[in-house]
Amino acid sequence: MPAATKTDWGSFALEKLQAAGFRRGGARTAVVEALADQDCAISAFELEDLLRERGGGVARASIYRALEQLADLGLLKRLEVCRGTTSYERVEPGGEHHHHAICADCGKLIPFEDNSLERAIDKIAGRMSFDVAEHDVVLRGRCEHCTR
Amino acid sequence: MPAATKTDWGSFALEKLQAAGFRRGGARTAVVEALADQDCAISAFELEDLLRERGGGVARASIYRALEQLADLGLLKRLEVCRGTTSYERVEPGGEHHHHAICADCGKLIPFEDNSLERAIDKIAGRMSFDVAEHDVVLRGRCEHCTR
DNA sequence: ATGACTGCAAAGCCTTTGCACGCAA
DNA sequence: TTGCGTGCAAAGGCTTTGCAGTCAT
Repeated sequence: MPAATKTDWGSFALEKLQAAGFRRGGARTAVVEALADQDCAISAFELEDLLRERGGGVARASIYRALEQLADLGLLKRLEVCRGTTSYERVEPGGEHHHHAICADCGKLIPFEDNSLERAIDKIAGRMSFDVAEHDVVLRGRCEHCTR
Repeated sequence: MPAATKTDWGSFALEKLQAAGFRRGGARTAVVEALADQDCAISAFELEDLLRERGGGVARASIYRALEQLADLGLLKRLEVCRGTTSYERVEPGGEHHHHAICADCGKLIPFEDNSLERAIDKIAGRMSFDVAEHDVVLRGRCEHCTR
């Protein structure tokens, strides 16, 4: 039931923001609500567009500030999709997560998950003298559509 | 014998550049030679510094141009280490490659390789309707030194 | 009332582009 | 000689910062 997960993230994020001492400003709340609706990573630019379409436009600076705060609290994860632009994706409270295949032609993001991949990474993390907090896996190539 | 591999990459790159119709300019050659000496990924900024120290300073634009050409020919791989800066790493002709753990505190890059990780990724690639050309795995956290 | 939040504009940072000169072929 | 390669400076694109007005608490 993905809808429930999304709602969960939104309220979870707002609670965590409040617990961290943030007030409930309109711009940040709008950013949280927009992010709660996304299925995959979104860039600051796309988010700005989305918020403008929704009516309550939010200043670019406020968007970046909110994204940074959310990322710092561990509520968002950064992901470089196109060269030079960062996209942001929800971090689910439960820890479930996916990785991405990115089409070099059209930029499409295709999410995937795989248990044996996670196990392999956990094993590596376990034997390294490095405190692994998170991991990214990105596949690059061409999507089904662009291959033809 | 890492030294041999490095030398190999340098001549391999120069040959491939020539085969692609590029002339043998001084700036690009200096970039290739500097990259041949690196043990891990390096940013354009670090490369500029390195080349300046070596005496034959190379213009920033020429560095970026060379890096782009090398990456387009598949001789370099791009890697985002710090937020907002791209680093470049040799792609070995033999296909052997490693991944990276990146310390969030000091930025240190720790390379690692793992067969079961590669196998897991190959299996995923095999069953996706996506033409996977390459993959990145990045572990983020704190290095041994910064944990203490 | 106080200080956080926001919007706007300006500044920053990395990277790319335009252009004229120099060098490889 | 031709036109690719290079350096310099300017422009670009994304992101961050400064500041003054506004709003949550």
